[in-house]
Amino acid sequence: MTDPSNTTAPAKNIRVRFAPSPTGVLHIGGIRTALYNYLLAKQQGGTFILRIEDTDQGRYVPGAEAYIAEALQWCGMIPDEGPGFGGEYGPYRQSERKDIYRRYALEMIEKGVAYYAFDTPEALDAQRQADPNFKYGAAVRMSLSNGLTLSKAAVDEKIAAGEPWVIRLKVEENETIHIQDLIRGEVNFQTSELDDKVLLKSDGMPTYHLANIVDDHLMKITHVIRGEEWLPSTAHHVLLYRALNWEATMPQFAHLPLIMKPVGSGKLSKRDGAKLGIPVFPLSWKSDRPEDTVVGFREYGFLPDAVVNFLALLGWSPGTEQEIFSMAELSSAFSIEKISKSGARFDFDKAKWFNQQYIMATSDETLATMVRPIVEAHGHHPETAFLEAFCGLMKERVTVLPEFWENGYYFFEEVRNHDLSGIAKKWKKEQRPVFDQLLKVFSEIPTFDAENLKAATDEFMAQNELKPGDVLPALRIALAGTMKGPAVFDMMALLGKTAAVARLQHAFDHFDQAI
RNA sequence: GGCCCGUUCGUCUAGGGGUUAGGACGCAGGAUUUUCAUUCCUGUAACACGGGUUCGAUUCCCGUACGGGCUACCA
Repeated sequence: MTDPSNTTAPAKNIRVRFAPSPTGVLHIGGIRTALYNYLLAKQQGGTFILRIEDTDQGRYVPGAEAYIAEALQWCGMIPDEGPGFGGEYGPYRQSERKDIYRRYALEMIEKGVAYYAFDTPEALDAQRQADPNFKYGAAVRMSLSNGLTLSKAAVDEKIAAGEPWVIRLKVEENETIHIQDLIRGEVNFQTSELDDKVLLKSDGMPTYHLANIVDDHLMKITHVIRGEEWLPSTAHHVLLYRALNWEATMPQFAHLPLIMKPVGSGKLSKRDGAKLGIPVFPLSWKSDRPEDTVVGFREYGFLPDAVVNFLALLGWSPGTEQEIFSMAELSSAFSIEKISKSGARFDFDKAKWFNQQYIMATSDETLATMVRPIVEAHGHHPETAFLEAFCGLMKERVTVLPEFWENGYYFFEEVRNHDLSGIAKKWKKEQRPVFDQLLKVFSEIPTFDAENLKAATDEFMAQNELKPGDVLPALRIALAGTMKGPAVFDMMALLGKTAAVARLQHAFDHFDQAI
């Protein structure tokens, strides 16, 4: 299972990175990308690195980086290196590495594989307006304002005068770039189709393309596992490795299929969660702007292991029929080759099924610690033993954590309203004395547990020629208000003699009135 | 528009030149259960289309269609 030849680069120490941009909340697709990186690293005894790609100061969102770190930790993916996680290859925030990128950009100018360009964004926009197919490349660069058309002296003069400039990659014509993608096989691009990408922006920050290549090289990244949206720019990245003479140690690429919207077409986006009332983010995020406020899987009541399990199988399959995997099992079964090529639609029903499976498999003790905050939020402070027993009775009947309360609140407070439809036909005034007798039987039971309760009730029913259907539904509605729920005698035992008998009595009075 | 990627049940997927095309979710029915849920059983439903290659193609190749991504001084 852990055969390294499985996933290439056998002898090397695997180093992978998850490199999100702190522009806001990170949705579940990002978490899956992180997961696949993490699984490969753990399987191979490698290193999982978190790198923050904050080179766009305009889109920086305070708190986003903390969100990312918290989300990874919640999912059980602790970076081995990263901002706040230590490591020998820092800093791990690109905004703190500006000088490094500038150095390499300048080096490329020296080598003649990159050049200064002075065209303003406005001028370029105008070009695109005029020609939607405009591309800053070999065909037009000799007619624009840049280091290729200006003399060295003119370039120096403009720079000295404080005129804004960028550095662009000089893409040669008529070459074919071959990429060996671990998931897709060989993918080819013609350089004639490629534009002269900006490497260093006029604000001194690198673009993604430059920063990503420089950092991956310096951080000794062996595998780049990222979303398919990066596939088209990979040709530029290969060119950059070449331009810097790093091609020999270039990482291997694996471009992941995208996660698609639950309904409609296109890739999953931020807005899809709010639109359908389902979480598509790991954690909740509060923003001043309501449209940026989102609910997370955690707050919706999912267990992290269930989310991880669900995500792992959304685009990857072990090739066996196993569905439930712990993180350790995932990392031993994982292989890049088994990642599928096509996009996977986000299926919330499946996510809920996984969560239900995980809740049922979790011990009552653990469940109690997770359910306690929910119950306390409603003003109740049950004893641990009670809460654990409650979780035991309810865990096969919930799919997300808040349902423990929603479906079982009546264990903590009085029934809010009784669903009389189930017993309306059965409840007859003349039967009331019979139920009062049963109540008396209950209150005389020495050990008020489910077993004794059942035995006593069976005996009572036999003596009075009653069938379970004559008695149990009324008890159930009286105790819980609903026909749904745990076994009647389990409910009574958990409630305890005093509470159970009192509740039955009051409910019977209510039945007499209401029916 | 151009470039790139993809296409097996409604969804997630296994498989792979000769299979009754397997599993899971969902849905439907049944068994168990005083109820609900769980559990178990059964059913439902798929190889996008057209050409090749081949004795044989869902599987390989080429087209077409459809879907997706990219096409910024965003990542």
